Amino acid sequence: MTKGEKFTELVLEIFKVNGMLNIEGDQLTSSFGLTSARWKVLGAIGLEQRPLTVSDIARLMGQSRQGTQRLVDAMVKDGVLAMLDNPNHKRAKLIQLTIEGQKIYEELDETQRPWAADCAEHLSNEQLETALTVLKSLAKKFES
Amino acid sequence: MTKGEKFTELVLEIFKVNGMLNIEGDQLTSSFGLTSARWKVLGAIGLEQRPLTVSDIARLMGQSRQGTQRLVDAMVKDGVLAMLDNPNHKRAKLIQLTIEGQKIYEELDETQRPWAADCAEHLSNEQLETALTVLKSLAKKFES
DNA sequence: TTATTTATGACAATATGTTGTCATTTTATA
DNA sequence: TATAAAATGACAACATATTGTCATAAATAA
Repeated sequence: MTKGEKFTELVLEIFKVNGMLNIEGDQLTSSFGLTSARWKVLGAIGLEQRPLTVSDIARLMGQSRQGTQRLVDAMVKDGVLAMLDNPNHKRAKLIQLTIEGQKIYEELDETQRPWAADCAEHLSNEQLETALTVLKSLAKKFES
Repeated sequence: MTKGEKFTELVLEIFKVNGMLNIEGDQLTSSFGLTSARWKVLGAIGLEQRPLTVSDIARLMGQSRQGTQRLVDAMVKDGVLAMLDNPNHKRAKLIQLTIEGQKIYEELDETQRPWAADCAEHLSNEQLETALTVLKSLAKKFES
């Protein structure tokens, strides 16, 4: 089997696991009134520890600006995110977590940690590292 | 960094690369009037080399039966797939490639092969193998 | 400074994908 | 065989995601 064929198999597996991870994420977050997609937005802001514009969040998530905008708008409406005036840009508001958003973010972190540990249990550090390297290499290749 | 944290990073990268691969697939297939999602359906049937039910295809793709049904219906309408009566089931038709579908499948295979080889170029066989192992292990963990 | 290019939000169209539900068919079980 | 359980297609509702377009704001270049 050539490397190209192996790669093709990897691609199909990425598609499959992506779907499964979204379902897992939906289950982990449902009791907080969130979804997998919205959790990612929360995580992007939470990780950066500072208010971000919608475009910033989209870039961090590797998704379209427009799709991210819709998620952010919905989350603002739901009260987990808030918009701040941006001194550097008249239209591009800064998005931050509300108190409730912060609380959910922290509680979800507590939920996610043991889940991730369980998922990683039967994988070695080297395996995880290699898989990550491969995916990052692909992301870099496709990002232009 | 714990294995769990490493795993979390891997998950985020899977999300990102999944989106990028869909965009790549859309570009590779657009001149054939297809999309990434429909190409996967074509590939599932093409690989099995025999007519499949919609449920079969959904299982192979690791996606919902209903979503797959919609793709198949659209592709039948577009003339790349055809439905056959199934001697084993009154309602579950067998889906097969039409002549045109077969032609597109083969031409796409020619397009995809050098693309995959190029993607895999800077990755070793061991890296690909390990990444595949990790993802398959996750798929297995989540599939129940 | 002025003109051009780029970035951004807003809105819409379309494709993709999951979940839920129902009726029907098939399969498994008692 | 008769009943219960599971599988399947059909249809709908909803969430997610990309692409396209437009007007405006910001950054860059001339």
